Amino acid sequence: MGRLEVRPEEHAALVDGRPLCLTVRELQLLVTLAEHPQRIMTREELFSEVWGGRPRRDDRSVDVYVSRLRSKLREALPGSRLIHTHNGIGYRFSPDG
Amino acid sequence: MGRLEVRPEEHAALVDGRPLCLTVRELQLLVTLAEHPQRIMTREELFSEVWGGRPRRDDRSVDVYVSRLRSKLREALPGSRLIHTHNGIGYRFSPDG
DNA sequence: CCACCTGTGAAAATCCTGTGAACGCAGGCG
DNA sequence: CGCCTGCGTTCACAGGATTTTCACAGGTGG
Repeated sequence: MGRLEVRPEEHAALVDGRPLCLTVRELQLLVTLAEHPQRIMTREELFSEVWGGRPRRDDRSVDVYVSRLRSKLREALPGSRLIHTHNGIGYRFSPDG
Repeated sequence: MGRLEVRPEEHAALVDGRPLCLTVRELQLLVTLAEHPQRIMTREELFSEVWGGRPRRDDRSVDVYVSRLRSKLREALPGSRLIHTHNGIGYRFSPDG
């Protein structure tokens, strides 16, 4: 998948072979997104996969973690735009930046 | 449906497999139109499906969103004419441009 | 030509998202 | 235990995006 490799079984995400320093939640979120490339995933879906259960109203956990993930991906892959926002719906992972 | 694929359950409309960037309203309107191909739908019907309830007199929401939808479809599928105007009545979606 | 309708840009109102920060918790360690 | 560190959760708020509304040019049909 381009320069990014996600290996759930190894609890790792690699960029050009170098492991990213992601926390458990960040990795879970990345794995969940990357398992459904080009698919628009709602916050509810993402929350349910990563946190389990349903988010409470006004829960911003998904947003906050997307933000942190983007920040770390930006650092490792400057100029890439892997996670797209779909306003009012959720997020979409696009392997090609 | 030609090069356009509408997937309401996935909150997505694809052209040649690539997701269009539609807002929620735009997508709802496209879905509603595309669910009744070749059928002339009145503004009232469209409004009721997308916005719910009845439009107030002189409400132009449907027109405005048809315009935006056409614009985005034109950009993704130059030369296509998927949404036809029926004067004094409403709009009709025609899968073959 | 007239009355009415539609297309579209733009302003105003509303809603949503990105992000920094605060807080609590749990584990490691002296 | 007391302190420190890293992580997860929640909150606040500025800025961005969407929705609604309005205005007006241009089209349509009689």
